[in-house]
Amino acid sequence: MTTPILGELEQVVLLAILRLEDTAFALSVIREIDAQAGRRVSRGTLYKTIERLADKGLVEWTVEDGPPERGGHPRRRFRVSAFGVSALRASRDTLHRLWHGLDDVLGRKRP
Amino acid sequence: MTTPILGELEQVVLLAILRLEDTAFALSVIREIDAQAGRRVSRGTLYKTIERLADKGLVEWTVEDGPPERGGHPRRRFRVSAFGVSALRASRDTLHRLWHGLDDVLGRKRP
DNA sequence: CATCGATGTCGACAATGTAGACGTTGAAAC
DNA sequence: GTTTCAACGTCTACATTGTCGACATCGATG
Repeated sequence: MTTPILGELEQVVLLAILRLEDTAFALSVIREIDAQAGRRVSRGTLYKTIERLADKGLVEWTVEDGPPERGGHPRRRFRVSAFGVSALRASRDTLHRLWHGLDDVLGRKRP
Repeated sequence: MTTPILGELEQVVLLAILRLEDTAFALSVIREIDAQAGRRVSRGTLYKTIERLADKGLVEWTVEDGPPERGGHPRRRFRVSAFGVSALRASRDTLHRLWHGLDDVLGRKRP
């Protein structure tokens, strides 16, 4: 099966989860997106996006108890599936191909 | 005004137009997208996307006569506006920030 | 003249992006 | 001990993007 095309926010969310490794909880993802992309997304937006990513098999999650200082109430820990990683790779490769040769116009990013 | 977030196809279309420089006519753009991204978009899709990009001031076009062997009937030549270039840059910079440090997972692209 | 390829326009529908209201729970502040 | 607060999560509703495919034109070509 071919990897699906990632919507622009889908891609951002997947990357944020990946970056957080084992600390990818909802609010941390939101903060990571804000930190790295300067973009504020509401919880509703995040959960909807993750729900859709999960439907496509790109992310998975486990419910686990939170830290004791928070009464240990459960929360979801997200992770990107292997399929999700493939999709990210495909998306990145495509962009690299499209960007290639446009340094003069866009300005070189990694000199 | 801050640059708008580009939809994923919007970004691809802008990049394709940029790549074609002075030969960015509708069908060439479609072929360029197919060639670089392995993606087939219909004319309807392309025109709709370009229409939206134009509404946001990211692309512009001029109508000009086609080559004589085609009876010189007119067609549109597209180009990305300066604002469009800024938006592409912003989008690319954001992705670079998000990708940064994930080489182990995604696989290095430019060794 | 029947077809063909390059052009464009339109209408309709699917998928994605986006909030904000509602509801819970335990901890911290009075 | 009750108001307040931050960290969860769910749901509904709507805005924006993505995606055809049908319709229509105009020369060129068979």
